[in-house]
Amino acid sequence: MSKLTLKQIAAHFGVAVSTVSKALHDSYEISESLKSQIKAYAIEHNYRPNRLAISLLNKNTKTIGVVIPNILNYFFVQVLFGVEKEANKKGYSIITCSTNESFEKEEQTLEFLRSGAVDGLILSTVAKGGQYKVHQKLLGQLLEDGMQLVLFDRVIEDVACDKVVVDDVEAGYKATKYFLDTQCQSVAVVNPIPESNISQLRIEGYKKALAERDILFDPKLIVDVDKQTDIDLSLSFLLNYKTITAIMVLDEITAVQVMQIVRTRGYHVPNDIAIIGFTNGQLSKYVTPSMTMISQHGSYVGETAAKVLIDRIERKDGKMPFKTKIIKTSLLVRESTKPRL
Amino acid sequence: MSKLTLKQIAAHFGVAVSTVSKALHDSYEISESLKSQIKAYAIEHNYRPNRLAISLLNKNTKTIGVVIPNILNYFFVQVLFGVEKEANKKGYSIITCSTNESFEKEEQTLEFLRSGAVDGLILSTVAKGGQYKVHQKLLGQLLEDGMQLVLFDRVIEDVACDKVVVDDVEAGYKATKYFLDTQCQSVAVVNPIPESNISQLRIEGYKKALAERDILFDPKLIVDVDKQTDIDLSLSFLLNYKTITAIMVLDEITAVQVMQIVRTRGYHVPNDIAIIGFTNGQLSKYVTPSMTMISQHGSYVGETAAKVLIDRIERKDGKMPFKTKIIKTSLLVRESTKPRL
DNA sequence: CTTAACTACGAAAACGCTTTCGCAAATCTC
DNA sequence: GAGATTTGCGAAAGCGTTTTCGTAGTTAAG
Repeated sequence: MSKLTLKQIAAHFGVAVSTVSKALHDSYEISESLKSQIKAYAIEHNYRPNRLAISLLNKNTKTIGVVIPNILNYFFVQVLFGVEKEANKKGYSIITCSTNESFEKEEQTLEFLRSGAVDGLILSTVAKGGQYKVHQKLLGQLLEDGMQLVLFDRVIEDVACDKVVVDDVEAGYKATKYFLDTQCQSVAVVNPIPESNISQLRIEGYKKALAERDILFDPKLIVDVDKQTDIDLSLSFLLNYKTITAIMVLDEITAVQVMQIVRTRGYHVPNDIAIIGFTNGQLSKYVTPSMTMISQHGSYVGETAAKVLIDRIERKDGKMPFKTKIIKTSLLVRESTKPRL
Repeated sequence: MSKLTLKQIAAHFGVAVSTVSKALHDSYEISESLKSQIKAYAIEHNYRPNRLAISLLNKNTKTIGVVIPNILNYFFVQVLFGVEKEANKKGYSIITCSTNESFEKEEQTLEFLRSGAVDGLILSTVAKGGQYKVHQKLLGQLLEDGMQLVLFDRVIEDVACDKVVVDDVEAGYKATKYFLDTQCQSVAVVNPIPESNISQLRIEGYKKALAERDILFDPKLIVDVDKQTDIDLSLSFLLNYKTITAIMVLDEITAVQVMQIVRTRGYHVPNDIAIIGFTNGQLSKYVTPSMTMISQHGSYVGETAAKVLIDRIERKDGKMPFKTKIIKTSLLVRESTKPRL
């Protein structure tokens, strides 16, 4: 019926619990004959030690928590995939929590994970603006509790822990430079994640590329859109404002939507307007025309984060300094941009 | 540094551990003054009870395990989303494991989860053919241990537990009927998951729809493809074999690929060949032409599974009979099919 | 034959928590 | 003021393990 315990095995053989434990661990202290009997019994009745008890004893759970803002976002799923892969390789399992882009949910989740369920945490925060301070405190408490922490992608700078970030500045630079190299001089940006500091980094790269070519940065070419904003309308303003020959869109779905709108208005992609999207998911490859994307290598980000975390968990002694790993992006050139000559 | 425990608080006040525990639970046994002091101290030093200890004590972990074959498959991610949503509502957290379509990995995962880490399990198995028997035994052991189990989507019939399945027969029927109702009489099937019994159910529905119209079933119109098979080649055979006016494709990515290949060969979609895909993910909506899909409501499947599981966990006493919930699919009509008149 | 060394096992502590029970001291009852 | 009741807290058991230490009984050494 319910789970077999050492106690029950001990009772069956009329021996002490410790004897059973030792027998199952093949201890030299126990006679061969008793050992083999106990082992046989354990196998026959399918004994499994209770992990909770073991975890309580040696204060590790061999489990790591992964907290992501949105489980329906392909980038984060890729990260999850990478984390799982690496964690399993090292004998860890993962407990996944999606915060649904809600700060409150994230707070609750972190509170929950403080209670000893995991050895370490891999987190991409939804915090922004004033929420950073709240989080610095909360994460600080976690660290004080001895919890190991790795932030990734959407990180908070001032928290003293390891970090794995995507080289967003370079990504923005790379995309913009590609446009400039392919006769697209008038580059706009559509930003569906205006609150996140990530978008600021990408725009920084964008500015850098413009500056290199002595092109004046025009803030009007940056179009913020969020769930409330009508992309259609924002794009109208943009296209009427000036002749645009290229658009960099900071996520995948919005990129596809922008492309559809632009095409509906009679522009040819890429000849009239070239488009580069961010986050290489499943969409961009199969859309027509297929879309040139910045790939952030989510799976690799996940693997790296897991590696760093487990490394730190397993040698807590070594007070090694915190590191920030920067993962380079790749530009996957497809049909939504003109070819480089 | 490390986690604050009741013991430490007790030591600080020079009282017994039990006193502290009671104080924090606001027990009437403890004087108001001491209670408020202890509470204040706990809050100030950010005390959290250790969940492991509590779980060990009352033999539940408030955690459920979700085992899915592939975390990069949108359907399963939707299920995960649904499970998380429902589980969180009821105060449970989830531990996710992806088996990567590997039977060995699934066995390992189940072994792992047997060890008391979770109260219940939501599982979609990768087992097929002879592996069913192995699994019946393994799952049987889990059930004997008192683990609550809900199978979903890819279920094993003979296991005595709750199940949540998609009405795949009706889905196949519905899709096929739509074709027949819109002047597409020659319907082929492309099956990227030939080993799974799910595809057989869908094909059963397909046959049923044909039979209703007295159309003879032709096995040659069922094209199995797997990772090894070249879809391009298989499609050539099919298109040369007979004039095809409609194709039902049993997953999303393959559906999109089939559509691209068909269009490349000069067929117009939907006028020459109409296409319906399975599993409504992100792709189908944005592809050109947008694709008509069977939606399996993954999120709802997940919610239902979680509901059923938690229900059973929380009243173990009631030996209520096992149920199989059947989730209906929807046909989302888009541009890859002709309109129904 | 005495002492030392093994052999084979049991007892108990520990992990952190909850809960039951017991028991003083203080308060109340008549 | 004696007995009854209440108040406030501590001791201990228990959840399932592992591990350290102790100790019988047996064997080996001198």
